[in-house]
Amino acid sequence: MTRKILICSAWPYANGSLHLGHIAGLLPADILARYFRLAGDDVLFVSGSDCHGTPITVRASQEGRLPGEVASQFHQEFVESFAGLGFSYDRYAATIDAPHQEQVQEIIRHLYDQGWLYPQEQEQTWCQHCEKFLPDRYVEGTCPRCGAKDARGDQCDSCGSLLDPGDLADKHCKLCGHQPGIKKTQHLFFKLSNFQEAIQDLAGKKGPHWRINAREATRRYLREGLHDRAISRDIDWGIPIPLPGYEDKRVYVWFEAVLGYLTTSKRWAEEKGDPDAWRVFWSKDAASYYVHGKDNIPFHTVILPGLLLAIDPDLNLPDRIISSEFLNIEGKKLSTSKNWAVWIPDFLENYSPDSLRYFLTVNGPESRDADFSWREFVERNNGELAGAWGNLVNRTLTFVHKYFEGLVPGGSNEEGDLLLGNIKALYATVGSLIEEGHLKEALKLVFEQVRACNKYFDSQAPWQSIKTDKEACAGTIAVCIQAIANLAVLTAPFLPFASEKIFATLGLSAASWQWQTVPQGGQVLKPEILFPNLDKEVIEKEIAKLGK
RNA sequence: GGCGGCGUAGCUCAGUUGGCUAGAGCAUGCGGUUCAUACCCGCAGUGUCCGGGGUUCAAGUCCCUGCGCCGCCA
Repeated sequence: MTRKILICSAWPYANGSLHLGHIAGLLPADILARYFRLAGDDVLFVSGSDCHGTPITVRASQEGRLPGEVASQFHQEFVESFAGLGFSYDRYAATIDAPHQEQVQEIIRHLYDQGWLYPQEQEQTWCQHCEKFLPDRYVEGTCPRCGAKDARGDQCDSCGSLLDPGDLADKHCKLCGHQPGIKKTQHLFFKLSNFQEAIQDLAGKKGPHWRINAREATRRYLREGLHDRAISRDIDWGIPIPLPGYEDKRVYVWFEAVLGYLTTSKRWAEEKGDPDAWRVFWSKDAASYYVHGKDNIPFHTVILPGLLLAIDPDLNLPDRIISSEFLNIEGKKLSTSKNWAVWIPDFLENYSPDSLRYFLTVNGPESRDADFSWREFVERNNGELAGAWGNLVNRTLTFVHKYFEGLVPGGSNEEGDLLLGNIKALYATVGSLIEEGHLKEALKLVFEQVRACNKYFDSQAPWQSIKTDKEACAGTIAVCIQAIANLAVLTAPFLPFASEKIFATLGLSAASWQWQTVPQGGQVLKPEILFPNLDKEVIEKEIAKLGK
């Protein structure tokens, strides 16, 4: 039976380039998508760029540009970065796209008509001089805790206290310097509290299939009780609220960004000329995966389910939550403002995407914070990718060309059958590990067999048997070729570029997640280097770039 | 201040529901091999599983506590 798999990965915020931390949290989505497609299932894999909100307007005003220019620029860059990394989205959209905006407005009207949205008055900081409401971070003043003069309305950078704009003494507007006042404003609230029980039910039923951090965090939010949340903001960069009286307000990003999964699924369906095609992926017969970092957990386990329940109770709620921990760089917390980060456009100029995908899987923040160090990266690339896997392919295929005229020999032997049997068994075990989100263990099991195959090659010593017993030698090499073909399938979700090259070299056309046989007598191409060794110099060079 | 997480070999990390002499990769040492990107293979280790107390026939695994990191919330 063909399963319907919906894969939703978090929408990166378009106010700066992608870095390793983003990818560590998003990569599992692409591995899942590629795996399910190989397994023959129907996959819909969607994501996009989150383009609205205050941080983008801040950056835009600093650079003297329009928010839309900043967002579009980074969106374009994201598209290129993801392509470079081999992400196989079925549709990658942006929240500034008209179809998304229109659908969000439609949803707001629908929720309003259903009574899930209601107006409520609030007091908010207002700058008379600029004639606008000020976002928390646009209010500056003296910190009540430590006395620092340049504390922001959301947080004091000197002492780290989280603040409310009302806490600050000597308040002034960040834009014009004048003292702001208070003004009443009306906002639209979503009745999230109404879904407390339904979400508890969800957490009880599906929670066991969520990663532990998502399970625990959700339990905590539920225990504290769900509160209604404002969906509108007094800013001018965002989706207009399509209701009278809210002309100056925009949709709060938390609301519209998570709805992007739904809007983009519908848009994907329309674009392929089958407007209802999205429905099977959102039905309760489908399986859904939500992939993101731990900072995004409540949006996916509480808020999104609440919205979906309000929009249409027939929509499927998150089955699997693949929420990563954080990635540190050289042992220190990632910081974009201090430039303590490895940026994807830079990375892709110098290194291969498979190397990164390998590292971020095998040493990724799957169950706890993990560390990226250049030394570790270079050593794993050289030792495990180039040394073990790349070299296995290279030594085998070179051998075929040297002694068998590039034609796949036949035969086998007892040890060889044992090895191939072990690899064959991986399709089931690795497959279910991937489906459960245990990507690290899945890839490690495959690499165990890569090592086993190298060991087999050594113990059989075909370079000797070629002189003494050509038939035995043929059997050894035949086994290695079959092993390589299947290891290439098993690593394909993780290392798509390398696997693609191997398939081409072996003349395999459409590989799938099942035992592959390379026909005896078939012509194989000369191997090319799959994973170049990295010079140790890059360690020092790259570390020197950090924090500058 | 409230809540939660983490602390396992030199390094990076695994250790499901407590159960055989605590594991992997890398790095280190010794040995082998030469088909291969000086690559691969074998052998050898090493650990007060953060400290202390407790529950148990049995604890890295559960409970309490101290220390050290780190998040979330106020």
